[in-house]
Amino acid sequence: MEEQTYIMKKIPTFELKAIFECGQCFRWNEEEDKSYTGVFKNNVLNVKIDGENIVFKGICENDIKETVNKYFDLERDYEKIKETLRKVDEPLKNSIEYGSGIRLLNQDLWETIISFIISANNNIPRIKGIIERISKEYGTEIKWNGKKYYSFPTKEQLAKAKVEDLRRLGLGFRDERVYQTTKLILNKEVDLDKLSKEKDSKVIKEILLTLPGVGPKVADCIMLFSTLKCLDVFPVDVWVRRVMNELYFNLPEESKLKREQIESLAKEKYGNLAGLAQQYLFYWKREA
DNA sequence: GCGCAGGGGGTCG
DNA sequence: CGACCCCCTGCG
Repeated sequence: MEEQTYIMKKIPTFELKAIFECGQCFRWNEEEDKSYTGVFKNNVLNVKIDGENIVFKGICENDIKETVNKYFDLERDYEKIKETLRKVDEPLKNSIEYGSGIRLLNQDLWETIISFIISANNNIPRIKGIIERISKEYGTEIKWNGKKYYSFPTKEQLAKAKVEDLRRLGLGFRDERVYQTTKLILNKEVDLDKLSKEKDSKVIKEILLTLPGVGPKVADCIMLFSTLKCLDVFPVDVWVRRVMNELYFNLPEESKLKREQIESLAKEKYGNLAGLAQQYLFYWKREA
């Protein structure tokens, strides 16, 4: 396929590090020139800040401008969202200042489900390694710039993997979970097309929770980071628990508030933008 | 340098 | 509430 390029003017709500290292994605890597290269669906893209421009370049199966607009959530008004959230309170305002270039990606639902099942009780370098190995083994090769990249396997492709194959690729105890979830989705016992049309995030979450390896935290991540884009969920992990306890209760590292309590506090404070608030807080706590 | 504990974006039984 | 796989990190 031919290489395509798309150039747009720089905007304050688009910052490479903030987007790719706020914890929503695992397949974007920094290059020596500070640009990032990543694979999503059957696309390989490099994104570079060049003076006053943002330059997208790479292999795209469809029109690159449309692809970029959708994937980088460019139709959503992040300035407006930040304006609303800044008014909530001072701590959140500060974290927004820090992560003002964050955007939430519209990632493929299937890929996001499997990726976040793999993320459970795991660390980021290892998660990335596992996903790369799965893609190389079962995905489709894409060549660009003399390099080989691999798309994340489709459900049909990944269904070829046996439990022991997954174990060999380093998934550990998550092998069985990925295997079973793949089968359920392939048989349409959980129909992702139907799920994508569902509006009520409570219903969506209930359905996601029926998948092996998907608990409350993973479900929230899937809903927030995929094309489902439920901005009202509030994934609570160790970092978010820490930051919430510190900010609002001034409690020591060891969290006193339970997951459910934090979740309801967040929804009370941040309302239907809780998911964005989570990202600003998470990124601030981890990076600062 | 190498070897060894400690812990990690939770989920499940 | 404890176990779970395995790699990465940090310390001795």
